[in-house]
Amino acid sequence: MAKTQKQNPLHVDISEQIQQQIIDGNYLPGDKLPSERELIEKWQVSRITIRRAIANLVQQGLVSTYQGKGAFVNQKHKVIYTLSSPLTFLQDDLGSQGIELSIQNIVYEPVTPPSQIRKILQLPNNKPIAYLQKKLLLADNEPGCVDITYTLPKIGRQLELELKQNMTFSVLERHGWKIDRVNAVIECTNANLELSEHLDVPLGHPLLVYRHTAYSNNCPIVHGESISRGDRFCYSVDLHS
Amino acid sequence: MAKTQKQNPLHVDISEQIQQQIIDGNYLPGDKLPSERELIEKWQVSRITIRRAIANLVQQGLVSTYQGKGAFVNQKHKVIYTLSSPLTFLQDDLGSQGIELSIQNIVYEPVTPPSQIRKILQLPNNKPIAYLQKKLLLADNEPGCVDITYTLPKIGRQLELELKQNMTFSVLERHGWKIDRVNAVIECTNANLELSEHLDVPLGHPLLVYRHTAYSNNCPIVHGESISRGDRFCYSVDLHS
DNA sequence: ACCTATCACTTGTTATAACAAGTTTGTTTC
DNA sequence: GAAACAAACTTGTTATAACAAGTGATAGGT
Repeated sequence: MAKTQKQNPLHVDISEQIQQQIIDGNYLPGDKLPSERELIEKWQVSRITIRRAIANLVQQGLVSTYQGKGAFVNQKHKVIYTLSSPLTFLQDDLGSQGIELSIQNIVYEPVTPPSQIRKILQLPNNKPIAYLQKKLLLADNEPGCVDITYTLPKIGRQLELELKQNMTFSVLERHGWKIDRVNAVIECTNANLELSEHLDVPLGHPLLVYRHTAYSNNCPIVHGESISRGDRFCYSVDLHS
Repeated sequence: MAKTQKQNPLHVDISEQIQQQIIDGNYLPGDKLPSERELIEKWQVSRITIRRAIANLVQQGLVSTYQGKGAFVNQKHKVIYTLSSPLTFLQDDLGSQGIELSIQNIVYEPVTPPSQIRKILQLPNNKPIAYLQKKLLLADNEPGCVDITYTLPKIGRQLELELKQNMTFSVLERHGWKIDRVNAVIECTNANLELSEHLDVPLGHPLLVYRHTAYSNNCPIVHGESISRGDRFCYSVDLHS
């Protein structure tokens, strides 16, 4: 039999079987899986094996566990960030999907940025200052994205109050900083301890990183990273010839 | 002390400390971490705790473990996919980064696609056939991406031999199918068992999904997903106003 | 010189056990 | 009835133990 020749570990067999039950609709999004005790009874294995099986499902993003409550099947649909040109603004973009965006400032201060950032922003070597902002973006009051930006000092000094409460690009455009080009990279990471606490996800949770540099009059004015929960967000892009 | 008030589990303290040592350069990419036995000795904890600590690092993508050998610090640099318009072709794109691309066909057959795909490709309801192709893309002979595409039957029938050995878009353009628009979504998933075997990664490993629909003369001709290892690939995009 | 068997080392899997910590529910008390 | 407490659940953390399985080096035989 081709199925069993592979000799999977027990915990993989079990998680695969539970996954199949989820796919079959035996457990719907939001449903609670049987407790560890019940699964131990059903499969006649030790707790460590059942826990590993459930950990497999958690790692695949299919279920989440909550201490004292149980393991629950996750919802699937994601929020879409649209990458268009001209730039749409996140508020409007999410608003059209019926999602309310709020912003919580974490850090706003002038710093001497790491050399990498200094080079990107073309900061002078004798006085390499930029404004570092970390903010938490909440979609429908749930933490979804940590935004870390380095802004040129003249801008950061002037627009502090507004930047603390609004999305960076919309503030800039409102004050006459026309952004004519954004260069971005989208990649995948995993939550370290700090991010896992901000975004309320387990350590190692997959995250989407949107690392961008914005140019005004061909000069870089902002560089930043938007780090979103990979299970709740995605990016949409349209390419024309 | 704000540092210890949080009361992290032991395994988190240990993985954080090891991570710091990696950041500090005590362990360089490619280096082997001390064995479990040595770490147990050093930290005076049980094996289960050390294993959990290392699992944390694996989940964060910092190290990889190999049975019989040990745990090794990962390299970091990623291969960049450029999303530009007009479309560049993956071979050229990767070639300019000094990476050799090869293709391994897994599946090529006509199928009745799921309703979702039928709708996207605007297939007729009475005879909803499309060609399903699954291929494995190897970058420098290492599996990096699984490409799953559904192609209109007239194209799939005609270009089978070429599509089995080349990237979809370059074959299409070579045969006069001018692609004037690609609509795409980039998101994050985690490897299920099938993908983990194709891509040679552990179950739950973070993956980048590029789900796209290509249009020629305003008609959809191809829909597909490119599922890449999140630790080795990223997407680059340029937005102009 | 080459092949092979063995051994010592590595990580992987699984069992049993105990306690910690968060949640729910029921019961008691006011 | 409402608040307070306790019991019974849940998952989380950690220890000890044993064996499986993959790797590499060494010793021995051909």
